[in-house]
Amino acid sequence: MNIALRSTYHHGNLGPALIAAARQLLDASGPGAVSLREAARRVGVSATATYRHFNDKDHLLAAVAAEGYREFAARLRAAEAGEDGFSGIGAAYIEFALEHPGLFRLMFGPLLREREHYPDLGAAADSAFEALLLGAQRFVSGRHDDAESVAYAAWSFAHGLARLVLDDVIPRERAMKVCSAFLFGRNAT
Amino acid sequence: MNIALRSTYHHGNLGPALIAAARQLLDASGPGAVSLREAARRVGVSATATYRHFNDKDHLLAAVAAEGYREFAARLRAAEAGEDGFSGIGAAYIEFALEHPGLFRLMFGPLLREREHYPDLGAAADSAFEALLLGAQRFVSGRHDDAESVAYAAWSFAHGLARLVLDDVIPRERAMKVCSAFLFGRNAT
DNA sequence: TGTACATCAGTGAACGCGCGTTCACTGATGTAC
DNA sequence: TGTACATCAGTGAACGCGCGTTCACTGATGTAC
Repeated sequence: MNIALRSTYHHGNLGPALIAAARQLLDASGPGAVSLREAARRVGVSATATYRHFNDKDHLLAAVAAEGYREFAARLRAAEAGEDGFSGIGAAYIEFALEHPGLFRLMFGPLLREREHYPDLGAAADSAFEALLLGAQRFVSGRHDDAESVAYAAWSFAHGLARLVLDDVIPRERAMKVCSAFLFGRNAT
Repeated sequence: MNIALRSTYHHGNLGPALIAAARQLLDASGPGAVSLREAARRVGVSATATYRHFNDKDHLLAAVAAEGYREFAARLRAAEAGEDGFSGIGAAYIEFALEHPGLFRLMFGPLLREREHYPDLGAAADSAFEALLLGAQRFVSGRHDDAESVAYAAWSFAHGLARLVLDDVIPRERAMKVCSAFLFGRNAT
């Protein structure tokens, strides 16, 4: 949509619209495919309009990643509150990754590693990790000396399985079987 | 080194030299930082000379990744042959990833996903995965109905832990503790 | 209620950049006689 | 052993591309009086 197709000269909601466009790009083609110009194009706005809302490209990406972490944290917390407890967290972790492959890659990838430049992102990420560790601690409590190690091990398992599927190394169905067997102790049929 | 610094006009070993240069770039700055031009520059050769040895950039990357998988497979097989057996494989897996972060990312990352275009790469990758699965099957034999699921779960654990360290989510020392505890049943001090 | 004006949120042209790749070429090598 | 010549492995100039970002700008909005 260009200005002729837009009702007003002012977009009214450009910041969030750019974030949404970037997320589309991300999940369609991965972090490498996200560009300011393409995001602006999708929203129907000139590339330079983006600078009214984000200092530069990295700040847009950071906003996207922060939004991702907020949703991620909410999913993990909701899952732990459900009937499956810590196993639910594991399942939710993997589900989120498979639903949002590009976003997940951005969140955990090599971009935006200098978290001190993006306090909002740092806080959102911390909140998600906290949910995870808290869940693990509750799960583990009283059963093992090194609760934190158990937490990290479970995290590693979920993270690795998610990535191996995302990266087309393990087929999705196979991963689901592994997930059921190890998270919920169910034998595959 | 430019032609004045090279002893011969013909490099003599340009293919492997380009692969080595690409690996340097890879582990210094990640897959996104690898370019034909920069690799050629490092070797001291014009950018276009690369086309004598590789069809295009992707074929260079594929050659790098294939070399990586061959080394990876050898490491895994050697580790399993050692005294730690399957646990040794896990440790070797993680060690390899931490020693070659960029290479590991390339091997498992979203580039070069169309393996049918790079048969050499496909074969090397298959060989590595085979070593892993074989090791897991031997480890598991007679102890569990679904050996393959156990194999994938262990793989996921090692892969996830490696990536979380690579991506600066978990500190390296913390990961080593988790690794010891879960791979070798040692309690941390 | 109307108007002047500051501020806000866009515009399009232009910049420099590094990239992958093509092209026509040339210097070096090795082989046939 | 020497020479003609095909082939091989380089060269540098040039292309088009999309990118992030800057600049001076203009249209829309909202507020003070």
